[in-house]
Amino acid sequence: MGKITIKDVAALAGVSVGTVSMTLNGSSKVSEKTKKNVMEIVNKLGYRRDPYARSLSLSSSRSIGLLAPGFRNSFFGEIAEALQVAAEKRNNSLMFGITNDSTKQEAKLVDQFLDRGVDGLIIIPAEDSSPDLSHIRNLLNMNFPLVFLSSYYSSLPMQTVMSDLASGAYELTKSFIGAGLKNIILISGEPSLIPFKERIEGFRKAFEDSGVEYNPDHVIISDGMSFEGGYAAIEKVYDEIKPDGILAINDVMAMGVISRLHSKGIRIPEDVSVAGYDDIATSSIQETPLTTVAQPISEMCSRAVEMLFDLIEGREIEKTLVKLPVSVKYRKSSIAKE
Amino acid sequence: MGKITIKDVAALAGVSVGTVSMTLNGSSKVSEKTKKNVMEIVNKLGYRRDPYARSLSLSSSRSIGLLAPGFRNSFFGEIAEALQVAAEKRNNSLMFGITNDSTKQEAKLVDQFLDRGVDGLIIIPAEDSSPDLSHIRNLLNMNFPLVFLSSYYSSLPMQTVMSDLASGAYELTKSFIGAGLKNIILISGEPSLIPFKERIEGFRKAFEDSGVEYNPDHVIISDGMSFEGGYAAIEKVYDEIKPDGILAINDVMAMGVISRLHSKGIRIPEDVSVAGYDDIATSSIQETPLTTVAQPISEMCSRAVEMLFDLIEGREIEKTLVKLPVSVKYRKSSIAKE
DNA sequence: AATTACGATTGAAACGGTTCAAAAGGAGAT
DNA sequence: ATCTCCTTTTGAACCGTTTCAATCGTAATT
Repeated sequence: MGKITIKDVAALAGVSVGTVSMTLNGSSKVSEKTKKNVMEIVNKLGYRRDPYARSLSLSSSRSIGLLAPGFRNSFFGEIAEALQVAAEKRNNSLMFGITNDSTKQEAKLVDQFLDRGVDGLIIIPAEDSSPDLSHIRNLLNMNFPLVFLSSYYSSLPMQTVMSDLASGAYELTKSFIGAGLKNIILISGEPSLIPFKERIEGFRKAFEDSGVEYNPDHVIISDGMSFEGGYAAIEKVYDEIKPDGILAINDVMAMGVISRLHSKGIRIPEDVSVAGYDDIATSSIQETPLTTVAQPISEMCSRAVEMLFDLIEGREIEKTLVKLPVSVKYRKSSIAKE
Repeated sequence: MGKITIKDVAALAGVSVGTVSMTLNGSSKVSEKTKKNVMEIVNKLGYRRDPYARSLSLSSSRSIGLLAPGFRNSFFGEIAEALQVAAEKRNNSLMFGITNDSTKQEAKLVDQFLDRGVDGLIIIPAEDSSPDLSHIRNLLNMNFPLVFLSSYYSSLPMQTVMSDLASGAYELTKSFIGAGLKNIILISGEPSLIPFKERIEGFRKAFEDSGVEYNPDHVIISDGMSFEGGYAAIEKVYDEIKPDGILAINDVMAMGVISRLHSKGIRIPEDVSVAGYDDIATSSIQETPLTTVAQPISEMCSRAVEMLFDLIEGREIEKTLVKLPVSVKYRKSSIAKE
């Protein structure tokens, strides 16, 4: 037995395919009686409209794509969840791809997603120190609906929803200074990339505003933004600098820092205050709960989806860069409070 | 300027649309010269085939759906990554939906995904204590390609790839007993659900095989499988039972346990040995690295995708239940070793 | 009874590809 | 020059919807 099509339904219901289609789309021009009749047949046959034929007619797949560095860091997992919720409100589905922080892989996925017919794309930029962005330029040229989330590529026009990374770093640093810490370091990544640049800037400004001398050597550039990166950074600089305050660029990295300090027998926060960034789910539930900066994930995601649909549906967007406020969470890993 | 279609390409190249189509599909019946000519025009125009039209013709979207409880627990994030890799090898994309451990939500997403035309579905069953599974029955009736991952619904025929949960719990428990621990508890969920049932069974059997009396009251049924669940379970039973060994059903929960013990001033592992399950990324990098059971995520995922494509492409599948071996990771949160 | 008005229904074009039987073209043999 | 045989190419049918101008039916109006 072949596939059940709208024709079968129409034949059995004794109406035209147009009528069936309109019924299914809830058009008001079909009489109630006919609707009821048609729906009965639809249910009896277990008919479902063919999504491909539909998409072809409507030229929309009602699905959008998400490109993220990966989901091992649950920060991105939380973003994925929030995006899915926002997409579902608009009856859209989400496809996802993992870039592993490589713009090359990102380009490949963009291509794949275009071939799948997604209506728009949300991209969390890869933290790639030598990015090749031709694929993004392409998308912009063809005016493809695209919004960056959480960061953007500094060399390209942005349609971005992110949080105010600098201000989080600023407030955190100020509280560390205010708590009397004298030797604070920031473990960061390649300063040409926005997320690092912003945080470094917040860090610097906190010193400036506090009237304390800023030592650029206290910004440690680590290459991996992972646990291992944090671990290795401590390995490299601890004995030399003997910091009493350590700000890691994200929570996973901070966990690496804590783990290494712990194994060196250094007490947290008595000897060293540590803070992370992102407030991932596990940060608050660690043995030593982590002082960190919470990003407003769910609002970021709903704004991003909103902006994306503005683009998809051809509306003007008012602001191309939306920066939402963050909030610092003071926990036991630091003596700083506010 | 309208959309560029295959007709435009054909016209400019001076050939028929059939030829262009065959060229793009790499058919061997088109002469090299023509191919070259056509490709030139394609590139010049920046033509891309319309995915909707293609899907309609081919009746395949080259995309599959993943239904998972959520991505806050990075165990599922790691699964998503691994699945994406496996899907990409077959040039497929992945859509995802989040069930929040509710079969009702799962049903809704199944419906949505069918409407999107996914070719098949990978479902990580929701840990829902009163599941409504009619949507799954539907899928099975219509013979829709479907495989369960990580667990299955006990009341339904399974096409499942999972790990041998019981054996992990068994080995872990045995090592706890072997280390001389006398008062071991297991914090689990609703025993009617497969993942809990299996682990409880492994737990029980370890006592049996060790000739130590098994106390069913030492299986604590917690309602949330989250951090809070672990935290609350300790709150509830610690003072009464005073366990010296605690097995949590997953790592996140174990972190909740550790956090609560820590705040009570109880030392790990000196006073209490703790173990989790899953070996999520953060488990090894905690302040006190967690003894846990690693599931072979990447193999599970590639097997699941393999099985799914067997179903999609109409091949017979040999085994409906694949159980892969796990490996216990002994770390500092327990005195147990092997 | 004829006309009008309007809501309900029809039917065919359009969406943009793929596929394949049939036609065309070209080379080699007679 | 004609015939065969093979390789290329063509063109139309098809995939299953949506949409909308045109038509139909019915009831109200004159």
